[in-house]
Amino acid sequence: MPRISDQDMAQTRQRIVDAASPRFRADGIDGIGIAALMKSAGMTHGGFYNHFASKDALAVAVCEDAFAASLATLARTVDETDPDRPSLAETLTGYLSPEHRDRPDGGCPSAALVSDAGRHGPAIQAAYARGVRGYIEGFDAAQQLEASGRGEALDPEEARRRSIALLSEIVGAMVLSRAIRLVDPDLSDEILAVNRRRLEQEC
Amino acid sequence: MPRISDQDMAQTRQRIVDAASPRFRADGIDGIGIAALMKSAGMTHGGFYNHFASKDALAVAVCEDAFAASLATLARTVDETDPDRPSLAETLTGYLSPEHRDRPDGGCPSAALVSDAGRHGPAIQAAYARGVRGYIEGFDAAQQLEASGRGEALDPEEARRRSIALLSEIVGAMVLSRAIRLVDPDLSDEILAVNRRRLEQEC
DNA sequence: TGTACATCAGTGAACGCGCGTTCACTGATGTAC
DNA sequence: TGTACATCAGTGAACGCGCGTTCACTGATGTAC
Repeated sequence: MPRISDQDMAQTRQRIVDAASPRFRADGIDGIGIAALMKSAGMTHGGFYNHFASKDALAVAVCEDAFAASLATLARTVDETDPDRPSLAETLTGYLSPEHRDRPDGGCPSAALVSDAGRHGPAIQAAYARGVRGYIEGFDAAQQLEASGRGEALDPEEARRRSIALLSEIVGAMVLSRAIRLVDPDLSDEILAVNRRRLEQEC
Repeated sequence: MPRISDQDMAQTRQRIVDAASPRFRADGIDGIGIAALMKSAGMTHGGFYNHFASKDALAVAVCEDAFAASLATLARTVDETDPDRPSLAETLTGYLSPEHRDRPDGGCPSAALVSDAGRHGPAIQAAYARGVRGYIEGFDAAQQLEASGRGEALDPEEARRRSIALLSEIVGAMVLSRAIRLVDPDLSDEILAVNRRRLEQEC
């Protein structure tokens, strides 16, 4: 097990991140302990500190990793080489699906970690903020591409305002629908449906 | 201290709720323990169980209490006896103020407890869901009153859709702006400002 | 009115438990000769 | 090529701590006579 190459070290580190990422998103950063996390990564807890200085440092890595994956999906809307590239509206209505609501562990970290970011230290909050800025830039880029595809000019400030409003709306709809899904599934569905409808009409 | 009237019992219970309510909203239900809570209510921790069956039961009481206060403020928008009654737009832009963002302990439980509701038991989630339905009904009532004030008819289904979208937007904007306020205060302010502007144009 | 007693809200020690983190140890591997 | 040694990722017991909850106890108060 010891005296291992940099590559193997990086792989083990990634295994820990991969184990933590869904659990942090589903149950919160405080929702699972190091010991349980390391066990689900196939190790004992002591080795954790060979890879991370603290649980907070892991949370930062998870945040970055989860946002990177999420932003890669968003980047498909501006992939001009892809003839089947989804529209921004399609991406956002997919975001507001019951499937996404029911799987926070694999879903958008903006929604899953929004309260954790506010309640944890500045390192976690900074990683979260980078992700949020990435989302806004992604929405900006998608809007600009679609506007130019229609031969229209889009004011960058107006695009940015729309990006921020869109993000607020989808994150709010997602966290609200998740918050009540077990006790009021009808309203939970309705929150998603109303906001999907709104996006389809607006985008 | 003992052999106390029902009224005194109710007062003590309320003192516990009053101590817990801001702490739960600021730091989450798991963010403060029974001992610290009881100490800040001026008692020792053992007496807690004379008033609540469990910490979850307290969380339900806090949720109901905080939503009741919040909905009472919202009800001012439909108080026809008040000549200075605020418009729905005024109430919502007040909601999206930096002051409200910076004081989650005294603010809207929809935003402050949204992740806690999803991650705790059904009793808490049910109390939260009742609060959310209260908000939607309050927005409905305010929209109907303002429409009739303009001599317009408002389709109840359309009003409900707007209420749900408004709630999603203000909750999303608030939790996002809170999540990043310490590390990116400019973007945090901008998120609030963009959504305020949007509400002013729409309402 | 005065006295004996029952009540029970509040006290504070104690319960078992899981947390994040530390650390002496292990043993497979890379390196030096 | 073979051998001795250094390295260090991973192990697992242990650290102090705070958690939610329990419980024997206390003493001020209401009630019965």
